[in-house]
Amino acid sequence: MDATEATATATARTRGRPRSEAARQAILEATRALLEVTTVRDLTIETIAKQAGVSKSTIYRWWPNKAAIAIDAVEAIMPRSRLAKSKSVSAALTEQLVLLVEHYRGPYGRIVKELIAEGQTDPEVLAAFRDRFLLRRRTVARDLIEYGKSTGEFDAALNSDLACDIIYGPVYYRLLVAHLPLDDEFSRALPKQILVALHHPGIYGFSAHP
Amino acid sequence: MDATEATATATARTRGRPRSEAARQAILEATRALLEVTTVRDLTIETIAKQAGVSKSTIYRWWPNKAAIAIDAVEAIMPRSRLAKSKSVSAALTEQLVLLVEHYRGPYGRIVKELIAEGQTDPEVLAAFRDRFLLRRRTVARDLIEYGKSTGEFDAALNSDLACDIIYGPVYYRLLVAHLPLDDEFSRALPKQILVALHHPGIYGFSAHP
Amino acid sequence: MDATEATATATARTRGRPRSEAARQAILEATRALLEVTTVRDLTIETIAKQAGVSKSTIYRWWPNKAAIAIDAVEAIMPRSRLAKSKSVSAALTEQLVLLVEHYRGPYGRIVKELIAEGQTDPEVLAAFRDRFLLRRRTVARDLIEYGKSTGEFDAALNSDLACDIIYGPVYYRLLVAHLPLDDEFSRALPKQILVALHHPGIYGFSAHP
Amino acid sequence: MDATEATATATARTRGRPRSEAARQAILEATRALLEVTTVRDLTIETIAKQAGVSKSTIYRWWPNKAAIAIDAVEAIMPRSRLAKSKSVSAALTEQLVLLVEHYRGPYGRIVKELIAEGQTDPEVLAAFRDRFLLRRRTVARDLIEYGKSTGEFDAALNSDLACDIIYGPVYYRLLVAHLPLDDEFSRALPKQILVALHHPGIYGFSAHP
DNA sequence: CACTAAACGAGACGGTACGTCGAGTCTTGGA
DNA sequence: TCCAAGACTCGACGTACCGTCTCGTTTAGTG
Repeated sequence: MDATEATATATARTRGRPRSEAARQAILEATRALLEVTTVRDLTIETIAKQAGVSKSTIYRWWPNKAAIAIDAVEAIMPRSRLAKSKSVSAALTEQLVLLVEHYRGPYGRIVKELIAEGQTDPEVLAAFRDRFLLRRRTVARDLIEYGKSTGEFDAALNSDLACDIIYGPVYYRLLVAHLPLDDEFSRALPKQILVALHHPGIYGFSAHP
Repeated sequence: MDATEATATATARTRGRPRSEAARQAILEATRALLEVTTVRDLTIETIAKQAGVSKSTIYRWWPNKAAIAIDAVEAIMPRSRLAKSKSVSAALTEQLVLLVEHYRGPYGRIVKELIAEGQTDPEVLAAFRDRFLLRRRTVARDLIEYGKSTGEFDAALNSDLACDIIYGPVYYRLLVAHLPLDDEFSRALPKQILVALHHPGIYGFSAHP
Repeated sequence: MDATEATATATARTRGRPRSEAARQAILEATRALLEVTTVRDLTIETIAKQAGVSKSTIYRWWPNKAAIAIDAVEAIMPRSRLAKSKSVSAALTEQLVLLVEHYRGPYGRIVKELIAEGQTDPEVLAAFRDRFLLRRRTVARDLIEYGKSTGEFDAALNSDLACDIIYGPVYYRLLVAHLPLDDEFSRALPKQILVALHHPGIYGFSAHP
Repeated sequence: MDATEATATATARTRGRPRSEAARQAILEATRALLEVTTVRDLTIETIAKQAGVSKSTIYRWWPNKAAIAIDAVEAIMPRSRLAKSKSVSAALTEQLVLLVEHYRGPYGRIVKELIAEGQTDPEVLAAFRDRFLLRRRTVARDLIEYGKSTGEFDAALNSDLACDIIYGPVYYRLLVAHLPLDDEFSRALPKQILVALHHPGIYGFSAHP
């Protein structure tokens, strides 16, 4: 949990030499630059240190691993999902999905999937990335869905967590498995098909174990 | 492409000492054993060689990287998805989904996600894993859906690729992001909610760029 | 020269906070304690600071290196050679030699040889150690020899520096090279054999280059 | 014991790739070159590797520490003490002593004392250095002394180990403590004074504890 | 009593080398 | 031709101290 928050913790540390903000920035900047030409996997603490003109120990003092640095580095520049001001919740979700796919098609998508990959080895990394990236956007969607339920646009019994999985799942599935492209056709067809499910209660209950 | 097929290619090699089947089996067996106690990431060619009583060069002669070995090793023991004999396509899909989730909850799930993670770095690994694991099951589902379309159970205009993404996407999403568990509640609620979408045409078209 | 004397210089510093005697003692005490369980080589400024509850900079303010601290720390507890009150100079020297060997057999011997070793790298360390430890004892011996020359016990032409080397040399040789132990047999046989040489003039002059 | 002999052990190793003699020579050569400009203490495995164009692991595979490399490196080029063909044993010893002092005045002396210093920390290093350098020369002297005893030139009851310590001790004492120089005056006066002691039995027995 | 100046603790900083590990390659001898 | 054994280069790992630095906090004597 504190893995990558050390940075954020504005521990009113009054004793000792204060942390060098310049070094911190240099590290994040170097990491950003390196991530444009390498994968998170090939990223190296040694290289970051060299590129940032910083000693390795300074890096190790503040970050537990390279993924944590990458998360911090990328966070600032990651485009946030804004709450869409659309006529309906359905329209807002659609809009968001289109933007997300567009976004993931590019370099951010590469980093996102590399960080998820990195997280498969280290639960803390996955948790940090999830909480600081994925859940932010997901919360926006959840709130939208809850609102939709309250206005009657969606079925009142809808499980909004499940709904989020149905909305985002296919996107991450394609992002990570890459069996098919994250193209415009996908981002347009997907919400159309999905939203049907959100409007109706889940009636087709064919239990596997009847 | 040739990443993991070297093994399979029964190139009618006639000259020289024939490949040692014993060595091949020992390598796969050792890998299987090691995968029970380590992640794919922490798996090491050196360790496999030692455990299998085989030289490193023998491994490098036949496999391009550890993921390829892991895929070969795991393939044999991965439970195959059988075509469910249910009354309806919906029921069959539901049954499959329940089994998949159950399956991914255990040790296989761990290996699957680790291999997908490994694939983010190496496209060949991802392709090999996808083609030899994921697509097999997906093809079963696609065929089911196509059959459902022909019988009128599903909308005839349904894009079956998209349908597969909607079915499997949420599962892999939870598997990899781990924001919520792959529990029974999920595996039961998911198909109920999703199947609605597959029965109807994607009517709710709120284009983001009208 | 000033290497380890900074401590002593009671520079009539009048302004500012006076040097903390408590810190100084704590450092020396910690060093003494650490030297019982580690070698001078493995001694660390960082460890001393921690053990003494003192900041590194306080140490660096007053000592140039760890050997200097070790010298200061050990000086107080090193047994001094007392001028023996024997019937003859020969007996006095013998007595001194026996005590020295006895002394060097124990933990002090270890520290002495480690400090000499440390001095091979840093001339200032060697000089400081030599002047504050070795030369003290040597001076006692030299004075004895000079006295012996004046009473006729030793040959008047004897070079007393050379004589000291002949007396002490074998002891340090065994201490440092450790080819043979510093045992009682040695400390008893050595003066017997050596004193012969000091009584006679160096007559056997077989020049290597005649 | 095997610390530095790994090199020598012509283990009739028949399996696997044979050790690279080229690498071995490059390492020793690089070490020799570096020792001309740095101390043994400042010598670095990393630097040796770089200079020799060899990987660190190759060095670590064959030597346990830098002192062991230095010993191997220096051994070949260290001038051996030849058995002097003089009229008498006394003359031969004198000649040897003069040469030794001359020898230790230069760069070899520096390395010798640095290796002895290094040995104070690591008993294996000291043992290796002692056995392969110091004892060789000492053995020559011991044999000479024994011969002198047999011809009646020296006292028959003379302990030749003790005699060696008396001969060499003062030299190493000056070498290591550096209170006085290893000059010609020293090397000429020393044997003259010492040989007196070797001709007579150790008669002046002033026991410290009568 | 306030002022000043040095010493103090804490601890961050850029460095350097450590010894280890694994990757992937190469070189033998034997099957 | 394959295989085992194992030596090779390469490069990054994470750690440990180095000696320096920048703080905020004592702790005297001086004005």
